[in-house]
This record gives sequence, C-alpha cells and structure tokens, in this order.
Amino acid sequence: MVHNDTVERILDAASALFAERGFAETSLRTITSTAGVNLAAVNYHFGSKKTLIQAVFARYLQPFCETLEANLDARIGARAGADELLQCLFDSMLESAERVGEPPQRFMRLLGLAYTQSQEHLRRFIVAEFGAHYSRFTGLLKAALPQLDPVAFYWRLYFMLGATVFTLSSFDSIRAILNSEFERDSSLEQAVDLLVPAISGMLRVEQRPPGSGAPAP
Amino acid sequence: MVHNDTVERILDAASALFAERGFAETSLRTITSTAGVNLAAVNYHFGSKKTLIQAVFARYLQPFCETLEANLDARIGARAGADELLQCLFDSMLESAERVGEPPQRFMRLLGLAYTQSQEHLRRFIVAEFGAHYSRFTGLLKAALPQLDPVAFYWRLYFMLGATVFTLSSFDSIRAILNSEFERDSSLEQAVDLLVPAISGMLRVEQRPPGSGAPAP
DNA sequence: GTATGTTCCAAACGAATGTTTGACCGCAGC
DNA sequence: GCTGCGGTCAAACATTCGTTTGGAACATAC
Repeated sequence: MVHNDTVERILDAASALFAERGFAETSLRTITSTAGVNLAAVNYHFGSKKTLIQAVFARYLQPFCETLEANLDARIGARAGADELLQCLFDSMLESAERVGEPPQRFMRLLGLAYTQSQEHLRRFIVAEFGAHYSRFTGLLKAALPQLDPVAFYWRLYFMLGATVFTLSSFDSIRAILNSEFERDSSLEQAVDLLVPAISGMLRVEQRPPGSGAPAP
Repeated sequence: MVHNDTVERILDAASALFAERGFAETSLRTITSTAGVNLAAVNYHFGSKKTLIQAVFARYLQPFCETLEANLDARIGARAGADELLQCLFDSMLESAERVGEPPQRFMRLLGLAYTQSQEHLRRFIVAEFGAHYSRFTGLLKAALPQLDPVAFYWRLYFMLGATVFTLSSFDSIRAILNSEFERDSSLEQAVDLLVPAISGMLRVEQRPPGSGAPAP
C-alpha cells in the first residue's frame, strides 16, 4: 500500500469519525465523502472496512510503542518507582500523539472502542502489534509494587486502564462540563497531572487483609 | 405497555445481546429470533429500537435507584466516610442486579456502552431517570472528601466511574484470563472487594501540590 | 351472536450498508 | 505509438436494516 494523498485523507477522516461515533455507526460513504475521495477508494487501498479499522489503529500504535520503548530505555533504571513509570507512560502517549498529529483523546477513544465494541479481529490485531511492549511495561510496574499479590496487581492494572481510557477518551465532554460549572478551562496535560498521582495512589494502597471487608460469599 | 410474556422475552434477549455486541451491532431480527417472537413484536410493544434500548435500561436503573436510596437512608449517617459510601454503592448494585435476575456485569457493560456508543437519546434518558439519585450520592461523597478541591474531586469521580465500569463490564474476560494464569477462580464479589479499597484509596490520595509534577503548559 | 380491542404473524417496504464491476485517465517503459 | 499499470470514478451489486401493513386469532363485553 503506497502512502499517497488519498490514503492519508481516508485515514484522517476515518480516525476522526470512528472516534466520534464508533465503528458500526460510521459508514464508508460518510468516510469517503468527508475525505473527499471516491467510495471505492477504501476497498481499493485497504481491502475492506475491517482492515481500514486496523490501519487506523496501526497509525497510532506504532509511534506509541516506539516512543514508549525509547522513553523506558532512556529514563527508567533497574528499579523504577510506580510514579516514574506512570509518568513515562503518559508522556509517551502525549508525545506520540503529537508525532501522529492527532489529539491524544482520540487515540484513547479508539482504544476504548476496541474494548467495548465487538471487534474481535481488532483485539487480536492489537495484541499482536502491542502485546510485547505491554508486557514489558507491566513487568516493570509489577516489580515496582512487590507488596501486591499477583491477582490483586492484575486487577489494579485493569482499574488503571479503565480510569485512564474512560476519562481521557471523554476529555472533551468532561472539559465542557467543567467549563460551564467552574468557569475555569483545563487542558489535557492538567487532566493527566491529576490522573497520575491518583492512579499511583490507587496502585500503592495497602491490600485490605482478607476477611476485614464485606463477608466472603 | 402491558407486562406480558412477549415483552419480558424481548427484554431478556435484548439485554443479553446488547451487552454482548453493542446496540448498532444487534439487529431486531437477532433479538426477536433469540426471544422466539415475531419480528414486528418489538415495534408493536416498544415503538422503535431506540425506545427498546431505553426500556432495557429502565429495567435495571429503576431497581438500582430504589435500592441505592433505601441503602443510603438505612446505613449512611450525616457524615459518612468514603469507604462506607462506596461499599453502599456497590452493595446496591449487586442487590438490585439480583432483584432483576441478571448478572451485574451485564448492567455495567450496558452502562459503558451508553457512554461510548453514540446514543445521545440514551444519555438524556439516563440523566433524566437517574440524575437526582446520582447527585445525592456524589454530594455525600464530596462531603466525605473535604480536602479535595472541586475540580480535582470531579475528575476523581470520573476515574472511579471509569475503573468501575471498565473492569466490572469486562469481568467475564478478565476472570477467564486469571483462571488460565493463576488457576484460581474468582467471583464478582471478590473483584468488588478488591475494587472498593483501591478506589477508596484513589479518592483519598493527597493532591499533588501545584508545580511539583510535570511543568504546567 | 355480534362488536370491540389486543396480540400475533407473514410479507413487504424503502433506505442504507459493504463490496464489486468495468470503463476511463495519466504516465511510464520499450 | 502502443502497452501495461496504478489510480480514480460512476454505477450497480446483493444484503441487511428498521419499520409498516393488513389480516388472522383470540378474548372480553354487551
């Protein structure tokens, strides 16, 4: 697939429209008319709608993985703290989004859609493309939190993923609410600055000793 | 709309299928054939697909709101802690799901879809149906966390919502991974027992003093 | 027994979807 | 000058979608 103008225009339009409405709710006709190209161009250049969806993800994932790996190599020593690792992760996200030239919240939105919409082919694609890098990061984070047992750590990874994807992907609407309610504008960087210590704290909370909470069923 | 057998069968099938695939990806033909009723039954009993989606939500939301209000009245005093409030919230969710007779993770899944899929009518419907109860809970929680400034509190509400909806709605797949990796089965109640202290800790983290983190843009 | 209203059903409706087709254009290589 | 080729285009393809229709079946009321 050659990187010509039509391909870029389709990817731009598809990325924005998918993030806005979801995959099934976005038709190829909407994409091609937004991009100003012919309807048949998608199938000609990408093969199908499924592979177009994957191409949209690849354009984000590849720079993100590269940036994350580079930042981990440069900034993270043998025994890094959870705080450093999280800051590194979010910095990489912001950096790579700037490299791609699209807002980071759009990437988060797409990532959330990949989990919530029924796109099994997409989850497989992401694991294949991203799995190794993901494992490296979670391994480092696990080493930074030795007090957590493996199962609790696993769950907290998902708590972190959920909080991040959910809030950053909804950043635009949350900001609109905050603006109308507090008359104070906020940037995505400020949101990340609130997110990192909150998540770091969540990860570091001491585990509740078994039996001290709600009675086990 | 009378509560006859056909209506119940449609709601059961629609609830399960929506949670599994999303709204746009689930056709009325799939719903009616799963329910074993005629295709026209949906439009006859519910009017349209949109109002069917709302009806599916109403069947969960109404018992949940009632249960939450009752539990808040019964168990929460004037100045309750964040821990108590969270436990009360999750207990209400589990209780009401049992009352409805469907798994709680299905409700969480639907709630996540309501946010991520482009269903403006549904968000409006949920706010109208649930807004007052939601405000009561967030007001109590805010009073329990007086050290947080309003904007930081607002963001942490979303962190909490994201972590909860994301993990509990993906509970089935997370459990499958945990089972294959640690050979230890886990219940939804155990997941909630891990979630409550983690979120409570996240909410109580001291705010990072301005300027000590990444430089403000 | 007839009238009335509710529920169900097979069939069809128009619109929208992803995909394919075959002609057309510009441009390189021989 | 002809040929192959990558790219574009309008048009059509076959499905699938949500919704509507007209009548059959049934119960209840008078």
